[in-house]
Amino acid sequence: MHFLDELNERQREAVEYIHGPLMVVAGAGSGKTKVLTARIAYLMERGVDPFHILALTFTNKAANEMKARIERMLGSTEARNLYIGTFHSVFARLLRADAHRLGYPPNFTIYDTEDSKNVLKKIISELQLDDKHYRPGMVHHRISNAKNSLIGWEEYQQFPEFMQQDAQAGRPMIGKIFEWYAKRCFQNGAMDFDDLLYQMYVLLTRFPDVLHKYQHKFQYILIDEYQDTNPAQYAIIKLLGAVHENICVVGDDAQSIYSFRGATIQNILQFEKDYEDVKVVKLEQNYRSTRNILSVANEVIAYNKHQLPKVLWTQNDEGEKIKLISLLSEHEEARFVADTIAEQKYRNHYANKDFAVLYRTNAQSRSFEEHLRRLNIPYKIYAGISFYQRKEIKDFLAYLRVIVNPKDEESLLRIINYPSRGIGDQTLQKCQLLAREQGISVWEVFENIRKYPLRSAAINQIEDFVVMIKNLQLLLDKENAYTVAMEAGKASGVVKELYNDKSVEGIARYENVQELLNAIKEFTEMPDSEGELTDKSLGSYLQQITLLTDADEEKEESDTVKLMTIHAAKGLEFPCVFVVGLEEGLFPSAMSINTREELEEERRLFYVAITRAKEKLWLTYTANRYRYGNFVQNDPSRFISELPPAYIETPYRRNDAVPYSKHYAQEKMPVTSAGSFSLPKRQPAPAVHTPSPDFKPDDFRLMKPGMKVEHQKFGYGYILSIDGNAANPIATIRFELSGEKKIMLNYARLRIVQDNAADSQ
DNA sequence: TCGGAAATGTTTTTT
DNA sequence: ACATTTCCGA
Repeated sequence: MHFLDELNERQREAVEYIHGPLMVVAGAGSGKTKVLTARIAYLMERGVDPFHILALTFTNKAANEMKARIERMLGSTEARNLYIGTFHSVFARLLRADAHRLGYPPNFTIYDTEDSKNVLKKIISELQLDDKHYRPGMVHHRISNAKNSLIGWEEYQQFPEFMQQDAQAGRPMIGKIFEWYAKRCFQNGAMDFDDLLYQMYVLLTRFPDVLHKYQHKFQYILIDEYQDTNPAQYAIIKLLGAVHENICVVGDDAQSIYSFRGATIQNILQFEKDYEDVKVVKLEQNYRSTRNILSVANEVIAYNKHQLPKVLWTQNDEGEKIKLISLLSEHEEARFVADTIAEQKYRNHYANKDFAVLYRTNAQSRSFEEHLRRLNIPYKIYAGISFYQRKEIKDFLAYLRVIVNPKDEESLLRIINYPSRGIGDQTLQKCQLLAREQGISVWEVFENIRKYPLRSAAINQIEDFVVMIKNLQLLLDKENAYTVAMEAGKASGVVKELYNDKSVEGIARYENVQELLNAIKEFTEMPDSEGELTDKSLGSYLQQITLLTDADEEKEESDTVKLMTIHAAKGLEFPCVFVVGLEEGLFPSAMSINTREELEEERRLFYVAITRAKEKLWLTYTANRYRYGNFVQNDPSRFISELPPAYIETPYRRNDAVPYSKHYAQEKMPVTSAGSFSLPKRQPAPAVHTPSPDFKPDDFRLMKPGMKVEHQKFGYGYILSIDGNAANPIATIRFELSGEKKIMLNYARLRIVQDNAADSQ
């Protein structure tokens, strides 16, 4: 069957309209990827050379999947020649070709967020500013936002609005830090994530011939997830597409969830006004979810004010109602989720991989891990930390970065004393000072280290180091990335150092580095694309991997329950979904309830979470939760009151529903809230003891054996003894109502009733 | 210079 | 609760 025959009318319209600007408003589950791939395949079938097609996606994973799908559709390897990837990776590749025109080396290093923050931290201290007041993360965010709006440091200092804002916030030096940061990165031959966009824009605007080259190369431009693009990306697309105007953007304003990264929903809301004769196609038929799930999603998102008008509908079954579950603690929540998964697997023959647990913050994963492990349910966490961000990997990569670009001071200082060579902080401080005084790089100081008055032991070590790096650099031209990397591992002593560490973590680190080496080997053995030889050099490799994220590394899909943030779940779908932690302050996040815009984005996030579910959806929230290591009480999320009652049920937990947890038997109290749906109230504590009206917990450090205390649940009791260490004292308390209990004092909330402690004075 | 212990901050989301 | 940073003594 031809791929066009698999499309509905709207989808087909979006595929076949290939000339002029097109906006496809693709609701959740409306077959967006299908349309994008079919469109590209269609273009190629009509004779458009893949070398002339540029497709920009949000993740590398999406790009690779699309490429593979197109190959299958066309039954050819032509798709290999498409320019397809994330904004960042495509622009990195383009910048590499012309970096010299901006004064950067072709092998420029790409700094990830951690690298950037380290550079900023150093600059803040060099400027003798207080890093508590100028927090590197905060400064980075501000600089990042500026660059994503195409504001360089000069403009930043010129525009009074920025400087005034900073001055009002009591941070007048951010402009200065920005300047130093930009200059330092340039000296280091490094671009950060934002530079890949910003410098691309500079390149295109400053060099008309470069602009001309790409305007004619990219005759057809497609952009996925357009709702999450930022002003810099917008401006670049506008430039690149100016000649042919064959721009197709695909997105869903209801799923715009990346404004914290500088994305602006305005790009998609305004697209119709940006070009003349914009064709708009709306994909409103949902193929993913049950009617109940979709109804809830539609009603929730209707609370947002600014939207492109559309209504999702489906021919799917009504499905089950959405379950809303109230629980006492995050512990209970995790147990409920694990138990329910076990039950659903048993009753309805679901596989592990049919389930996803979605949460607002990565920190929430822990309790689910514990309970899934307890029931022997295999799971996989998709956490923020990517393989390439692990310390041992970054250390090793720093060697490779220095070989390729010795000006990269960040990487150089990272490895100069790893493995330990007796080159300490004092020496390195002096070297940096020397470099700054003479306006040269630290590497150049190292190259002539004998000229400077330093400890002779350190001088010898640095000299050896320089010789080693230079020898490795000689390999660059003759050998591929893998060979260079292997030699670097040997010569530096890093591999030996890791091999000698026989601790559990040490072995894991060694294995990780071996895995890295394998990945590099794989890279060098990848087939070339037809028209051009792919660059197999180490420099080319390094520029790719910094842009890889966790989601991109997924090998074949394993049969595991998936745990991830809602952001990470964007674009995915699962038969059964748990959206957990629906509590005020957590979801919506306390950070995002100050403006309507922020709150609407949180609501879109909720919408994204709901629409991941195909068949069954559970929403959970708890009354108590750990935060910062102490219990806090939470109100149910305001989003819960926005749920349409007709599609929701709030079941009791029945005894026969969860025979899988060995802990269940101990549980006597019903853990879910009762009966018909209404705005959920906080769980009443089990009615063992009614706390006194003026109950207020006292500082646990005041507690001594012999005192009479009150506990909110257990009632009155006497402290018999206190053991454990000072940081985590454990008291044995005899309660009048519930007998002896061991209580961890720094978590428990206890009120001192009577201070007749035996040994107090 | 280096290692371990104490103190401190951190949690919103990520290319 | 955790990780990271800072402090301190050898």
